[in-house]
Formats: sequence, structure tokens, C-alpha cells
Amino acid sequence: MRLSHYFMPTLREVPAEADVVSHILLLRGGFVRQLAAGVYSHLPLAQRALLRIRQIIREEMNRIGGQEFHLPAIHPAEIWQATGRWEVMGDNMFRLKDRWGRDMCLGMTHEEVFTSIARNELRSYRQLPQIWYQIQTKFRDEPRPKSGLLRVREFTMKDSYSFDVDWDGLDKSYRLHYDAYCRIYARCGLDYFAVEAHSGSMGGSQSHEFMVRSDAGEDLVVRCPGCGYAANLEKAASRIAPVTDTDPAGPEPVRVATPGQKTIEEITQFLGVPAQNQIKTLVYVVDSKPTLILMRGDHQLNEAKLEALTGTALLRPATADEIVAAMGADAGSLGPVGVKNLPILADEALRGRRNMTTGANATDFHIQGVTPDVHFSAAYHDLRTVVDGDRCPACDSALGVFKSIEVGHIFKLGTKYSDALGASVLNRDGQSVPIVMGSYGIGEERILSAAVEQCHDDKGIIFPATIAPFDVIIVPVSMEDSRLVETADRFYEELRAAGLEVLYDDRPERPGVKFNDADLVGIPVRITLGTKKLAQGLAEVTVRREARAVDCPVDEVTGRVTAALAALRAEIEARLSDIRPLQ
RNA sequence: CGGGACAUAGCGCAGCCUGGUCAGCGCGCCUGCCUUGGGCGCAGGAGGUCGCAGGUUCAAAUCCUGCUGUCCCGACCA
Repeated sequence: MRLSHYFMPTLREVPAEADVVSHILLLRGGFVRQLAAGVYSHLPLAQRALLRIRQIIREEMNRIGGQEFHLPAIHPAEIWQATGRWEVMGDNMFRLKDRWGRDMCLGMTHEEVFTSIARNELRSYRQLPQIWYQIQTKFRDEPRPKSGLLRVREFTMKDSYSFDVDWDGLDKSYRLHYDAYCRIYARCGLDYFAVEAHSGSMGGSQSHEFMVRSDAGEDLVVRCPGCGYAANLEKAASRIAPVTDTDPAGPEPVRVATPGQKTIEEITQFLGVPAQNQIKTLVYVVDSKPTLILMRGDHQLNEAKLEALTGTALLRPATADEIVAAMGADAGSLGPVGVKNLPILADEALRGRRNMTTGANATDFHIQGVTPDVHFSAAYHDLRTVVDGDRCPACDSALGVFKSIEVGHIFKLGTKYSDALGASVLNRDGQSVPIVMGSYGIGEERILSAAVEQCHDDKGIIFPATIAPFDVIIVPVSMEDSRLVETADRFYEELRAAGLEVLYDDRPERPGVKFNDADLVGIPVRITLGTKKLAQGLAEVTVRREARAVDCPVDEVTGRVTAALAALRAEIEARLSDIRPLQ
């Protein structure tokens, strides 16, 4: 492309609405423009990068036997009502009516549609397994779109679905996807990792998220530097140092007045009891029933774990009034002793402890000398939120906690959707069995954004060679010098003939403008043509990442550029050999 | 949904408190000259219903009310 007539509206200044680096650079580089909150137009540069990402995804999906479909974005309400998700999705679903008043929606995901095809068409285990996928626009009316393309209301997803006759088959399809996803991210040049994930409202038994470390991300993940254990904070487990307790002063807890002392910190100060010797008592409303949650004083409840344990997303902290009604005391003086009519869930960290301090269920009183399983009984579960520095459950190394961008998510769905929609096949024994399903998603724009987050410097984007919108940019420092222009023209023809995507900056701009734009949009290789060097028969080749110009005889430029790109690609491809299959 | 902020030319902003030569600046854009290795210089020029709708006033970008949009924090998030 000749840049003089290419639509690449770069901006010198940072638009006010952007504050994460990928958003800033994609706006400044002329990749995207915003149409509404969480709704973006992809301009030609973004479209080129996204098409390259898409091609990688297609190749890897086809490699595992995936068959590409294209499903409707507009769905009738019925299939969503059949799985219960017409209600579950709530305000996140874009809804509309057709001219006859029939309820429709814009597709947020396509379990329902693919499963309905499977229901209508698949009859026999002999037809399985199947892996079906599509690359299509998804619509989700996010409560708070943010961070440029990272959380949006309309985006492009590769979603695939596996259909197997049994769970062993699903395990295999899941592993195929896990491997394909690793290859996709590696080939896109991302430094990614997979984490064990919480399945959320998708249901299902096992789930992994694919993450790219970035402070612009919204997910907190836990990772072990020692053994590679990695999990979403919502699911992560850890070991903690044991606590040695002293014996209580007497067999029964002692009640003490604690006027105005509510928080763990206040009690620590007032009674001189360390937080780890206190029991934090929370009241949650779980499926509209009050439930007592007990944590060690210095630990935080992990709501996702509570959700997974109770099997419902319908949970929330009780209100102040609900707490008084259930416990007879204000929050700040709550405890488990004497509680008979509420379920009590305790974190594992309280098991075996003695001589703890907690609320007395009388406002402004606490009790000391409380021993779990003696003075109250509870069901123990892992409910604690891992914190940075906790020990790895597998190898005891110190765990790190950091933010990441979720670039993909895979789920073992099981039979949730096939049961709901009646998708079944006859097995080998002639019995009708529900199809066992998996569902697998990748957000294309998130890959683009994550790549920009991960690959940039103070001048702009440094695209991985495999997903860059162009391979090489030719920059003659002047369009007035006919020798420069002739040589640039010649490079343009030769490089295109060599199969490269070439951007030719033939604008009558000053060199600084051209260099800055080339750096900003992140094209991996630049050829610079200047008068003095050309008089010696030389041009310069600069790899964007290295920012160091190398002189090159004019006749060797095409070969040099081709070799530089091949080296960049080879470096990325080499990472494929690091992929470890899912255990 | 709770909290906070913003909305003036394509982009970034000032002006608003204290109403009246306040429609202004920088960048970008157009024309000409000049310059040509990291966003050059000079001269001239185009471009804005000051988010929308009401209200107060002789007079509103400026004060008041309502609405809409956008961003940030939190909640939420297959």
C-alpha cells in the first residue's frame, strides 16, 4: 500500500478518553475509533492485524479437526428460555422484538444454537466426535465497558463446541483445544499461560483460562515460579504457615466488653489479640438463606469459592438489618458460639485451632477462649483468598499474585446444554444418551490488545511479526529526490513480489514524521532510504524491536528484509516446542 | 446499580467562580514559499448551533433545572 492514499489516521496527542496503553496506542496509531461506549470500528490497520490473528486461529482449529460454521447473531428467545439463560443473562443480553412482537436477542455466545443443530442432526455415536466452530460477532451489554478493546459490548469471538458420546471423549476434545489454544497464543507472539479457572455460570466440571500478564487486565491470577502451578485467584489454593495456639484459660469461653470495637484491627488493639487468633464472622445470604461464614481474622473470603461450594451465584453479604434479625447483634460483634439455626461454613485455616477470639453475638461484647469443634461446629472448606507470598500447594514456593488479561477460556460443559435442549445420540448399546459437550472461546480483539500491551515501547507498538498489519515499511526521507523515489519504487515491487505485505511511505512529509508514524504503528521492519547512503549504494534496514539501523547494499535489501522477517517468525515458532500438554 | 469527573473546531485544552469585544490557544487541515535523517520555519486561510432541551436575565459557553453521552473507582462480568 502506498501510504499517501492509505487510511491511517495517526494522532500526535493522546485522546482524553484513553488511559490504558493498548487503547492509547490503537487510537493514536489509527487502528480503531470509538462509536459508542464499548463499541469500536476497526480501521484498515486493525482489520489487517485481526485477519492475521484470525488466520492463525483458523489454521489451528482446522488442525484439530474443527469445522468452520457461521451462525446467526440474532436468536429467537425460545432456545435461550429452554436452557434458562434468557433469565440468567439478565441485563447483559441485548434484547429486541421483531415486527410481530416476538422476543429475540443478539447472541452473547452460541451454546444454544450449536446444541440445537446437534439435537436436530446428530443421531448416532458413530457421528461423534465433532468439533464445530465459528468466528463471529458477540454482543454483551456490559455494565461497564472499559480499557479500549479489552472490555467491550460488541466483539469478535472464535467459539467452538465439542460433541462427544462420553466423558472420555470430552477429555480428549478438551485436550485438543488446550493444545490448539497454546499454539494460537504462541504463534501470535504472546507471552501467555494457562490457569485453572472457575466455571462460573457456564456450568461444567473443568475450566482453564488463557492469560497474558498485564496491569491492564481485570483478572487476578496466582502463579508459582517453582512448579508452574497457576490458577485464577477465584480458584487458587495455597498453604499457609501453621499457627501454634496456647490453651484457653478455662473450659468455657470468657465474655469481655468491647465497647465500640468492631473491626478485626480494633479488637487486635483493644484486646491485644493478633488477627490470626481471631475468628472473622460474616453473614451471607445464600439462595435467600442467611449463612454464617467463618474466616481467620487476617484472611479474606473468596466469594467465587463460596459460589462454587454452594452451587449458586445467588449470594451476597447480608444487610445490616438482616444481620441483626439473624444474629441479634450488629456486625462487629458476631460469632459462631451458640448459633443453632444457621448453616456454618468455616475456612480450613480454622480447623484444629484453639483459644480464639470472636464476637459474642451481643453488640459490644466479644468472647475469648473459643475452640472450634468444642464450642461450635462447622463444615470446613477452602474459602480463603490467596495472597501474594502464600506457599504453593504443590511445591511450597512463594506464590505471586498479579493482574492478567483473559484471552481465552475453555470449559468442560458436560450435558448441561444437551440435557436442556434434548440433544442425544444412540450409544453403542442402542441407548439414548445426552451428548457430552465442551465450549471454547477466544476473543480476537483481546489478542490484539494484549499483544499491544505486551509489545510496545515509549514510541509505540512493536508488533510480533506474525500478526503485524504490514511486514515492512519503506521510508524514503524525501519524495523530491528522484533517485530515492526510484529505489523506493523498486523495493516496493520487489518486496511485494517476494510475498510480503509492504507499506510504502510515499507521503511528502519530513523524515521525522515518517519515522514516528512507522514506530507508532509497529511495523516489524523498516527500510530507510537517504540521499547520502544511497549515493554509496546503501539503504538501511531497521528491525523495530532493535531500533538499530543496519546498512545494506541496495541489491541485497529484499533478501535482508526477508531474512529478518523469517528470523522474527522463527523465534516465535520456536516457542511452540515449549508447549506442555494438559496433565 | 452505588460513588466521582468530564462534555467548547478533527485531536489536546483555556475561558465558566465574578453573565456583557470570549469564540480563543497549541497541534492537525488547506494555499504559497522554504526546508529535507526523528513530529522544521515563514506568510496567508478554512473550520465551532460552546452535548441537548427548558428556565433566569436587557444580555448566557458562563447562573439554575432536567436530559443525553463519555471516562474513572466499586459492584457485576459466558
